[in-house]
Amino acid sequence: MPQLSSGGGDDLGANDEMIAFKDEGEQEEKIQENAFTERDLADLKSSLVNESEINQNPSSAVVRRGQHGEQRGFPDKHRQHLDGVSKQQDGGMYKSSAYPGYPFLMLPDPYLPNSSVSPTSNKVSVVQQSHGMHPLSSILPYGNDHFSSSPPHLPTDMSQKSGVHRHQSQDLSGYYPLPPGGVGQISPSMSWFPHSLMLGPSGMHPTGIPHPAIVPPTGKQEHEQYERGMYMKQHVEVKREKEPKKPVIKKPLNAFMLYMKEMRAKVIAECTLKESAAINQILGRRWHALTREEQAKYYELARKERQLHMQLYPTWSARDNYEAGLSGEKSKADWGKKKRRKREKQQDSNTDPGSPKKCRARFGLNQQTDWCGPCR
DNA sequence: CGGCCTTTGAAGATT
DNA sequence: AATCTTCAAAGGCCG
Repeated sequence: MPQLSSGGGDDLGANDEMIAFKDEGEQEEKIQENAFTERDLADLKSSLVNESEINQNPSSAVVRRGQHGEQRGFPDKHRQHLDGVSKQQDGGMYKSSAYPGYPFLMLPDPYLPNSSVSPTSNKVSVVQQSHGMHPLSSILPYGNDHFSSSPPHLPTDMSQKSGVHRHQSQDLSGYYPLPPGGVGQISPSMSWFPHSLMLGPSGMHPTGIPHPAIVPPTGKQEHEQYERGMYMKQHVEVKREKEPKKPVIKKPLNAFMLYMKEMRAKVIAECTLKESAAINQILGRRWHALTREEQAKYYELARKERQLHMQLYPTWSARDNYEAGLSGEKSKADWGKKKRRKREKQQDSNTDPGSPKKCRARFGLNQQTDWCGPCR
């Protein structure tokens, strides 16, 4: 659980997160400067908990996970300023500045192949966008100024202060195919689902509902092939004929993953890097350099991601994908092997603290300056 | 061609 | 309860 070890007692960042940057004066200053916003964020998180508790359908399976997750994230102690701050946030982040009406605003078809992240477009969809094509991706048309002002074409209901959570299941029903027994019966508008995902078992949720987060459970290569060809009906059909395997529902993206997804293209453009490992290091640093408010936006997005995911797949568990690796050619023995490998690696890394150095060497970065100029 | 690298955070598993 | 492990994304690299 993210917890700040610094004086603020904030719970946003992970312990190691603060440790890692403790020796960075710049970061330290930032933390102090942002003492207030840190508290704000904590309050925000607390408010999110309350929102979830209030808005969740108590009879649905959704409640179980939502409360669990948020409570872990937002301890009670941070609820103190809830009333005041949450109002402010309603009027601020939730209402005007941040993705109002999110996540159920429909924008350009997110499932077009060309809708992927582009450094030049300045419009970056955040969620499961490039290939998973999560529904939320279509609703987050933000780039540099993501979470900026409210689109004028918002449905009245969407732009109202009560905001993002009110009547969510109803809102959802207009855009998302919810499983029977979930949060309600739906007659989804499928127009923005790619045809390939509407075709048959390989793209179908176990409930029979297609969803872009559902991918074939096979290996990475095949997965990528599938993605590349997902708009080619024939290709998909052939695949389905060959191996109609049980689809895998991917995990919802967390805040940092959403941030990465949005910023990756920028970093690639700025730093002319392509290797994800290097890019992710940069993004990790930038993530820490974000203000609490900026991070809060992504936490909020991630929270909605999870909420949506829960509503779409009430019975889904992260454990499903633990086992998904076994569903293909892999055996349980392989799974154990992988587990062991990871464990061994971690032990190795414990005795080898110089991994960042290694990485710099590996990616040809300057060992002295740590990071290339713009890539901080 | 499968797996690694690298990041943070969520969630399940284990101790 | 605390700690550990896995998985989300990404794409180049390596054996």
